[in-house]
Amino acid sequence: MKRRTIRLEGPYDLALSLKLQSSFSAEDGADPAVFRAGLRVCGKAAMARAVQKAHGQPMVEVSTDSRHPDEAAAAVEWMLFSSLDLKPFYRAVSGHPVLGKIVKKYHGVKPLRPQTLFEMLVVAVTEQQISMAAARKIRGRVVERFGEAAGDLPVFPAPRALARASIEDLMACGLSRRKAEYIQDLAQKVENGSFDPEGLRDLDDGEVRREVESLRGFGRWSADYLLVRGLGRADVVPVDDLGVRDVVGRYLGDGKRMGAEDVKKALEPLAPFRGLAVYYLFAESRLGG
DNA sequence: TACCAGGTAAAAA
DNA sequence: TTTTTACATGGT
Repeated sequence: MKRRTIRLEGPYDLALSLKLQSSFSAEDGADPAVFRAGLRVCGKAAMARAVQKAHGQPMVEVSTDSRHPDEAAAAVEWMLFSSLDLKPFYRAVSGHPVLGKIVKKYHGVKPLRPQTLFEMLVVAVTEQQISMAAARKIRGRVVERFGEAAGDLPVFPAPRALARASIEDLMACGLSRRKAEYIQDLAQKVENGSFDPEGLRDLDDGEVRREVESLRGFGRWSADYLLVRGLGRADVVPVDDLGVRDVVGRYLGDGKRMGAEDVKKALEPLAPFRGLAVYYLFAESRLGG
Protein backbone atom coordinates (compact mmCIF):
# COMPACT_ATOMS: atom_id res chain seq x y z
CA MET A 1 0.00 0.00 0.00
CA LYS A 2 1.30 3.42 -0.93
CA ARG A 3 0.11 6.54 0.78
CA ARG A 4 -0.51 10.05 -0.39
CA THR A 5 -1.99 13.11 1.29
CA ILE A 6 -4.60 15.33 -0.33
CA ARG A 7 -5.24 18.92 0.71
CA LEU A 8 -8.85 20.02 0.87
CA GLU A 9 -10.23 23.44 0.08
CA GLY A 10 -12.55 24.94 2.63
CA PRO A 11 -14.86 23.12 5.06
CA TYR A 12 -15.16 19.38 4.48
CA ASP A 13 -16.83 16.58 6.42
CA LEU A 14 -15.88 13.41 4.56
CA ALA A 15 -17.90 11.05 6.78
CA LEU A 16 -21.09 13.08 6.36
CA SER A 17 -20.50 13.41 2.61
CA LEU A 18 -20.14 9.62 2.37
CA LYS A 19 -23.23 9.06 4.45
CA LEU A 20 -25.30 11.19 2.11
CA GLN A 21 -23.74 9.57 -0.94
CA SER A 22 -24.57 6.09 0.32
CA SER A 23 -28.15 7.15 1.05
CA PHE A 24 -28.59 7.54 -2.71
CA SER A 25 -27.05 4.21 -3.63
CA ALA A 26 -27.05 1.98 -0.59
CA GLU A 27 -28.74 -1.39 -0.68
CA ASP A 28 -27.74 -2.35 2.85
CA GLY A 29 -27.57 0.73 5.08
CA ALA A 30 -23.81 0.40 5.42
CA ASP A 31 -22.63 3.78 6.48
CA PRO A 32 -18.87 3.95 6.15
CA ALA A 33 -16.76 6.80 7.40
CA VAL A 34 -14.01 5.57 5.13
CA PHE A 35 -14.02 6.16 1.40
CA ARG A 36 -13.29 3.04 -0.64
CA ALA A 37 -13.45 2.74 -4.40
CA GLY A 38 -12.40 0.53 -7.26
CA LEU A 39 -10.59 2.68 -9.80
CA ARG A 40 -9.06 2.39 -13.22
CA VAL A 41 -5.60 3.93 -13.01
CA CYS A 42 -3.45 4.04 -16.13
CA GLY A 43 -5.70 1.32 -17.54
CA LYS A 44 -5.33 -1.00 -14.55
CA ALA A 45 -7.90 -1.88 -11.89
CA ALA A 46 -6.81 -0.65 -8.48
CA MET A 47 -8.36 0.09 -5.12
CA ALA A 48 -8.10 3.26 -3.13
CA ARG A 49 -9.11 4.15 0.36
CA ALA A 50 -9.29 7.58 1.97
CA VAL A 51 -9.80 8.87 5.49
CA GLN A 52 -9.99 12.30 7.00
CA LYS A 53 -7.55 12.09 9.88
CA ALA A 54 -9.52 14.27 12.26
CA HIS A 55 -12.98 15.77 12.01
CA GLY A 56 -12.88 18.96 10.01
CA GLN A 57 -9.19 18.70 9.25
CA PRO A 58 -8.36 19.90 5.74
CA MET A 59 -6.34 16.78 4.84
CA VAL A 60 -7.28 13.35 3.58
CA GLU A 61 -4.93 10.41 3.59
CA VAL A 62 -5.18 8.11 0.58
CA SER A 63 -3.86 4.56 0.45
CA THR A 64 -3.81 2.55 -2.75
CA ASP A 65 -2.45 -0.65 -4.19
CA SER A 66 -2.00 1.01 -7.57
CA ARG A 67 1.43 0.99 -9.23
CA HIS A 68 0.70 4.64 -10.00
CA PRO A 69 -0.15 6.11 -6.61
CA ASP A 70 0.03 9.74 -7.75
CA GLU A 71 -2.53 9.13 -10.47
CA ALA A 72 -4.71 7.15 -8.06
CA ALA A 73 -4.55 10.01 -5.56
CA ALA A 74 -5.49 12.46 -8.31
CA ALA A 75 -8.54 10.32 -9.11
CA VAL A 76 -9.57 10.31 -5.45
CA GLU A 77 -9.03 14.06 -5.29
CA TRP A 78 -11.44 14.44 -8.21
CA MET A 79 -14.00 12.05 -6.70
CA LEU A 80 -13.97 13.77 -3.31
CA PHE A 81 -14.19 17.17 -5.02
CA SER A 82 -11.38 18.52 -2.89
CA SER A 83 -11.03 21.63 -5.07
CA LEU A 84 -14.52 22.86 -4.16
CA ASP A 85 -14.57 25.59 -1.54
CA LEU A 86 -17.98 25.70 0.13
CA LYS A 87 -17.41 29.01 1.93
CA PRO A 88 -18.72 31.33 -0.83
CA PHE A 89 -21.83 29.16 -1.10
CA TYR A 90 -22.40 29.27 2.65
CA ARG A 91 -21.97 33.05 2.70
CA ALA A 92 -24.39 33.53 -0.18
CA VAL A 93 -27.22 31.46 1.34
CA SER A 94 -26.70 32.14 5.05
CA GLY A 95 -29.63 34.57 5.11
CA HIS A 96 -31.98 32.34 3.12
CA PRO A 97 -34.99 31.27 5.20
CA VAL A 98 -34.67 27.57 4.31
CA LEU A 99 -31.13 26.99 3.07
CA GLY A 100 -29.59 29.10 5.83
CA LYS A 101 -30.56 26.50 8.43
CA ILE A 102 -29.83 23.49 6.24
CA VAL A 103 -26.25 24.48 5.37
CA LYS A 104 -25.46 24.79 9.07
CA LYS A 105 -26.88 21.35 9.74
CA TYR A 106 -24.84 19.71 6.95
CA HIS A 107 -21.72 21.82 7.27
CA GLY A 108 -18.90 20.39 5.17
CA VAL A 109 -20.99 18.19 2.88
CA LYS A 110 -19.69 18.04 -0.66
CA PRO A 111 -21.18 16.17 -3.61
CA LEU A 112 -18.95 13.27 -4.63
CA ARG A 113 -18.28 12.47 -8.27
CA PRO A 114 -17.66 9.28 -10.26
CA GLN A 115 -14.09 8.74 -11.38
CA THR A 116 -14.81 9.41 -15.03
CA LEU A 117 -17.32 11.32 -17.12
CA PHE A 118 -17.66 8.23 -19.29
CA GLU A 119 -19.07 6.41 -16.28
CA MET A 120 -21.34 9.35 -15.49
CA LEU A 121 -22.74 9.32 -19.03
CA VAL A 122 -23.51 5.61 -18.81
CA VAL A 123 -25.09 6.14 -15.40
CA ALA A 124 -27.26 8.90 -16.86
CA VAL A 125 -28.57 6.62 -19.59
CA THR A 126 -29.41 3.85 -17.14
CA GLU A 127 -31.30 6.31 -14.94
CA GLN A 128 -33.45 7.69 -17.71
CA GLN A 129 -37.15 7.13 -17.02
CA ILE A 130 -36.90 4.16 -14.65
CA SER A 131 -36.42 4.22 -10.88
CA MET A 132 -32.99 4.66 -9.35
CA ALA A 133 -33.37 1.23 -7.74
CA ALA A 134 -34.07 -0.45 -11.07
CA ALA A 135 -31.24 1.47 -12.74
CA ARG A 136 -28.82 0.44 -10.00
CA LYS A 137 -29.64 -3.25 -10.42
CA ILE A 138 -29.20 -3.06 -14.16
CA ARG A 139 -25.92 -1.18 -13.80
CA GLY A 140 -24.70 -3.75 -11.32
CA ARG A 141 -25.13 -6.41 -13.98
CA VAL A 142 -23.29 -4.29 -16.55
CA VAL A 143 -20.36 -3.81 -14.18
CA GLU A 144 -20.39 -7.47 -13.19
CA ARG A 145 -20.34 -8.58 -16.79
CA PHE A 146 -18.06 -6.01 -18.46
CA GLY A 147 -16.11 -4.44 -15.61
CA GLU A 148 -13.26 -5.68 -13.48
CA ALA A 149 -12.59 -6.03 -9.79
CA ALA A 150 -10.02 -4.59 -7.41
CA GLY A 151 -10.22 -6.94 -4.46
CA ASP A 152 -13.86 -6.84 -3.35
CA LEU A 153 -14.52 -3.55 -5.14
CA PRO A 154 -16.09 -3.33 -8.58
CA VAL A 155 -14.31 -1.26 -11.23
CA PHE A 156 -16.49 0.34 -13.88
CA PRO A 157 -15.98 -1.07 -17.40
CA ALA A 158 -13.52 0.67 -19.70
CA PRO A 159 -15.01 2.22 -22.85
CA ARG A 160 -13.36 -0.54 -24.89
CA ALA A 161 -15.23 -3.29 -23.05
CA LEU A 162 -18.62 -1.64 -23.68
CA ALA A 163 -17.68 -0.74 -27.27
CA ARG A 164 -17.10 -4.42 -27.96
CA ALA A 165 -20.21 -5.62 -26.16
CA SER A 166 -23.05 -6.79 -28.38
CA ILE A 167 -26.50 -5.21 -28.14
CA GLU A 168 -27.84 -8.58 -27.02
CA ASP A 169 -25.28 -8.87 -24.22
CA LEU A 170 -26.12 -5.37 -23.01
CA MET A 171 -29.84 -6.13 -23.17
CA ALA A 172 -29.25 -9.27 -21.14
CA CYS A 173 -28.29 -6.94 -18.28
CA GLY A 174 -31.81 -5.49 -18.39
CA LEU A 175 -31.27 -2.48 -20.64
CA SER A 176 -33.83 -1.64 -23.29
CA ARG A 177 -32.65 -2.07 -26.89
CA ARG A 178 -32.54 1.72 -27.22
CA LYS A 179 -30.39 2.21 -24.13
CA ALA A 180 -28.09 -0.63 -25.16
CA GLU A 181 -27.58 1.19 -28.46
CA TYR A 182 -26.95 4.54 -26.75
CA ILE A 183 -24.29 3.01 -24.52
CA GLN A 184 -22.65 1.03 -27.30
CA ASP A 185 -22.62 4.13 -29.56
CA LEU A 186 -21.08 6.25 -26.83
CA ALA A 187 -18.46 3.65 -25.96
CA GLN A 188 -17.49 3.21 -29.61
CA LYS A 189 -17.13 6.95 -30.11
CA VAL A 190 -14.89 7.17 -27.06
CA GLU A 191 -12.93 4.15 -28.15
CA ASN A 192 -12.32 5.43 -31.69
CA GLY A 193 -11.49 8.92 -30.45
CA SER A 194 -14.41 10.79 -32.02
CA PHE A 195 -15.77 11.78 -28.58
CA ASP A 196 -13.71 12.59 -25.48
CA PRO A 197 -15.82 12.73 -22.31
CA GLU A 198 -12.89 13.67 -20.07
CA GLY A 199 -12.21 16.69 -22.31
CA LEU A 200 -15.57 18.11 -21.19
CA ARG A 201 -13.94 19.14 -17.92
CA ASP A 202 -12.35 22.13 -19.65
CA LEU A 203 -15.53 23.39 -21.33
CA ASP A 204 -18.09 25.83 -19.98
CA ASP A 205 -21.62 24.73 -19.17
CA GLY A 206 -23.07 25.68 -22.54
CA GLU A 207 -20.34 23.92 -24.49
CA VAL A 208 -20.79 20.76 -22.41
CA ARG A 209 -24.54 20.80 -23.11
CA ARG A 210 -23.93 21.17 -26.83
CA GLU A 211 -21.41 18.31 -26.91
CA VAL A 212 -23.46 15.92 -24.80
CA GLU A 213 -26.76 16.63 -26.54
CA SER A 214 -25.13 15.84 -29.88
CA LEU A 215 -24.92 12.19 -28.78
CA ARG A 216 -27.84 9.93 -29.55
CA GLY A 217 -29.78 9.19 -26.38
CA PHE A 218 -28.62 12.25 -24.46
CA GLY A 219 -31.16 15.06 -24.09
CA ARG A 220 -31.41 18.10 -21.87
CA TRP A 221 -31.85 16.13 -18.68
CA SER A 222 -28.80 13.96 -19.31
CA ALA A 223 -26.61 16.96 -20.14
CA ASP A 224 -27.67 18.78 -16.96
CA TYR A 225 -27.28 15.59 -14.95
CA LEU A 226 -23.72 15.21 -16.20
CA LEU A 227 -22.95 18.85 -15.44
CA VAL A 228 -24.16 18.72 -11.87
CA ARG A 229 -23.33 15.15 -10.84
CA GLY A 230 -20.37 14.36 -13.05
CA LEU A 231 -18.68 17.75 -13.02
CA GLY A 232 -20.18 19.32 -9.92
CA ARG A 233 -21.07 22.58 -11.67
CA ALA A 234 -22.45 24.62 -8.79
CA ASP A 235 -25.28 26.47 -10.53
CA VAL A 236 -26.72 23.72 -12.75
CA VAL A 237 -30.11 22.14 -11.99
CA PRO A 238 -32.05 19.70 -14.16
CA VAL A 239 -35.34 21.53 -13.58
CA ASP A 240 -37.47 18.86 -15.23
CA ASP A 241 -35.95 16.11 -13.08
CA LEU A 242 -38.57 14.31 -10.97
CA GLY A 243 -36.39 14.14 -7.87
CA VAL A 244 -35.56 17.84 -8.11
CA ARG A 245 -39.20 18.80 -8.63
CA ASP A 246 -40.17 16.76 -5.57
CA VAL A 247 -37.48 18.06 -3.24
CA VAL A 248 -37.82 21.71 -4.28
CA GLY A 249 -41.58 21.44 -3.89
CA ARG A 250 -41.14 19.88 -0.49
CA TYR A 251 -38.80 22.51 0.97
CA LEU A 252 -39.34 25.64 -1.13
CA GLY A 253 -42.98 25.16 -2.09
CA ASP A 254 -46.26 23.78 -0.80
CA GLY A 255 -44.90 20.30 -0.18
CA LYS A 256 -46.07 18.81 -3.45
CA ARG A 257 -44.18 18.16 -6.69
CA MET A 258 -43.47 21.38 -8.59
CA GLY A 259 -43.54 22.10 -12.30
CA ALA A 260 -40.25 22.94 -14.01
CA GLU A 261 -41.13 26.63 -14.34
CA ASP A 262 -41.93 26.91 -10.63
CA VAL A 263 -38.67 25.15 -9.79
CA LYS A 264 -36.80 27.79 -11.79
CA LYS A 265 -38.58 30.59 -9.98
CA ALA A 266 -38.08 29.07 -6.53
CA LEU A 267 -34.34 28.63 -7.11
CA GLU A 268 -33.72 32.07 -8.62
CA PRO A 269 -32.60 33.64 -5.29
CA LEU A 270 -29.98 30.90 -4.85
CA ALA A 271 -27.97 31.72 -7.97
CA PRO A 272 -25.11 31.18 -8.65
CA PHE A 273 -25.24 28.14 -6.36
CA ARG A 274 -28.55 26.57 -7.38
CA GLY A 275 -27.10 23.11 -8.00
CA LEU A 276 -25.33 23.02 -4.65
CA ALA A 277 -28.47 24.33 -2.95
CA VAL A 278 -30.52 21.48 -4.42
CA TYR A 279 -27.88 19.01 -3.24
CA TYR A 280 -28.35 20.33 0.30
CA LEU A 281 -32.12 19.98 -0.05
CA PHE A 282 -31.50 16.34 -0.93
CA ALA A 283 -29.27 16.07 2.14
CA GLU A 284 -32.12 17.28 4.33
CA SER A 285 -34.61 14.97 2.67
CA ARG A 286 -32.32 11.92 2.94
CA LEU A 287 -30.72 12.48 6.31
CA GLY A 288 -32.84 15.03 8.10
CA GLY A 289 -36.38 13.70 7.89
C1' DT B 1 -52.40 -6.27 -10.57
C1' DA B 2 -51.45 -2.09 -11.98
C1' DC B 3 -48.81 1.98 -11.79
C1' DC B 4 -45.03 4.89 -11.31
C1' DA B 5 -40.13 5.66 -11.41
C1' DG B 6 -34.45 11.53 -11.14
C1' DG B 7 -36.28 10.56 -20.30
C1' DT B 8 -35.57 10.07 -25.18
C1' DA B 9 -36.18 9.27 -30.04
C1' DA B 10 -39.18 8.21 -33.43
C1' DA B 11 -43.86 7.93 -35.13
C1' DA B 12 -48.15 10.10 -35.78
C1' DA B 13 -51.10 13.92 -36.00
C1' DT C 1 -44.73 21.94 -35.77
C1' DT C 2 -46.65 19.67 -31.71
C1' DT C 3 -48.37 15.50 -29.47
C1' DT C 4 -48.25 10.62 -28.60
C1' DT C 5 -46.04 6.19 -27.99
C1' DA C 6 -42.73 2.38 -26.92
C1' DC C 7 -39.43 1.12 -23.94
C1' DA C 8 -37.30 -2.36 -19.61
C1' DT C 9 -37.03 -3.32 -14.62
C1' DG C 10 -38.10 -2.95 -9.68
C1' DG C 11 -40.73 -1.39 -5.75
C1' DT C 12 -45.25 -0.68 -3.71
